[in-house]
Amino acid sequence: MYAVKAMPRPRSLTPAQLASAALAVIDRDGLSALTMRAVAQELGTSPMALYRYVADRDELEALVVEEVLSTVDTAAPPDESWQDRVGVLVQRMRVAIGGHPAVVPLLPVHRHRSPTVLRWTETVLGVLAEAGFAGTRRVVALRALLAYAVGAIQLEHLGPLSGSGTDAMAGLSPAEFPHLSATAADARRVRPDAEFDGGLDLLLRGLAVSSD
Amino acid sequence: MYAVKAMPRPRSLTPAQLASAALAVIDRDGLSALTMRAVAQELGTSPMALYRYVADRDELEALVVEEVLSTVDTAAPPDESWQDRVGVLVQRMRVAIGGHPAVVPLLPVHRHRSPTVLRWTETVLGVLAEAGFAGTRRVVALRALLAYAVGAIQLEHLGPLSGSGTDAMAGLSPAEFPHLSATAADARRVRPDAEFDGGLDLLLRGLAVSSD
DNA sequence: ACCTGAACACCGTTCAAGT
DNA sequence: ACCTGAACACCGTTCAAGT
Repeated sequence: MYAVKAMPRPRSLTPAQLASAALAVIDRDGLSALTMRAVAQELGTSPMALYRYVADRDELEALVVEEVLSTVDTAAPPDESWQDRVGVLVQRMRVAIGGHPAVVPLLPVHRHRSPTVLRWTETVLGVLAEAGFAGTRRVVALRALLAYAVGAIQLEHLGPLSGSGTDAMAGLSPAEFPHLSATAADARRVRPDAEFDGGLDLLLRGLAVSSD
Repeated sequence: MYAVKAMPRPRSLTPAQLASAALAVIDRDGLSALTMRAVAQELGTSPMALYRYVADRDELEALVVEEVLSTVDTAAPPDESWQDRVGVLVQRMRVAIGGHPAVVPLLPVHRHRSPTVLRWTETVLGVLAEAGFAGTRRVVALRALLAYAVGAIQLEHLGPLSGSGTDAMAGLSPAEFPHLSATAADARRVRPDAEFDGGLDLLLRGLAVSSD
């Protein structure tokens, strides 16, 4: 028999546990409650134990982002038109994020590191390619879709919800802001889903026209 | 003569000085360097002196955001088509923010409290109204433009610049991500301005089609 | 090898005191 | 009235020590 190597003490946690504990903290107490100490407490260990699994707080945040995004189905949907297929892909992303609104501010920062985002982007590009988009036009189309998705999701979740937004809108003097105060009334009647769909539809129409 | 009231000690600072000192800190050392202590040092006072002018750090951030946005000309531009006029208004916003990329993460959070954003929105709505948009269609058009602007500006400034983004894209296996690796090469040749303009143009085309 | 506890260098903010 | 300095309750992270 060969000499038995010193048995490494088994890890007591997995990155997946880290991610879901951190997400639980955020969902329950908000993004500002996400601290190394809070996540450690959630897992019943000491704060420093986390550093066996992540290099720093930044990496913990990236883990949370991927935890949320990993639920997105990145397979190409079966719909007939390419507009519908792109629309479904964007909607899947929106729905996944909508379940955890408090993580929204983390998304722009950590989007790059997410394997799910890479696969999602690959699928979107495939649909666009089939639809005849190539070269610069495809780059512009992709970035426009991403920009709209990122922006619309943020507007939806860091928007009027924060409270002071709607208040400021409601207290506008119709004399100084005629269009704005008129639109504020209309805006209250538009459901977030319809707003998101409507904007996405505008962009998809623009893409369709540009491909003529 | 009446009894002379106790002369209030004159304030040594103005909110404008606070705002520009805070912006100077951010521009020089980045957003993470924005602390009450750093701004106080920039102004040559004690940290607690700032609390005479702002209630808390949040209000300081709002001041910085407005400092950046206040340079935006919110008057309706003279261009002929409504598409061009909306386009110019969005571009003005982008240019103002582009001068201070480090404040980008603050914008979604404090956008609501900015008087400049209110005036800008009023102007955009006016152009849309002239173009025949009303009711729900106008709400959707405005929110779509805002979403695109917010998202595209963030993608531009927290995008590949952060480093790890382009690295991740460059190291993709063409086998697993054929479209993505092909597009990554194309993407490097598209200038940020052209990308932003192109996406905005897609949205404006969509708006034009929807108004038929 | 993995985990812990104390400690360091920061934060924002409260409070009592100075002029 | 306005400003200051010390102090409090937090952070993320380093380090030396335990098992």
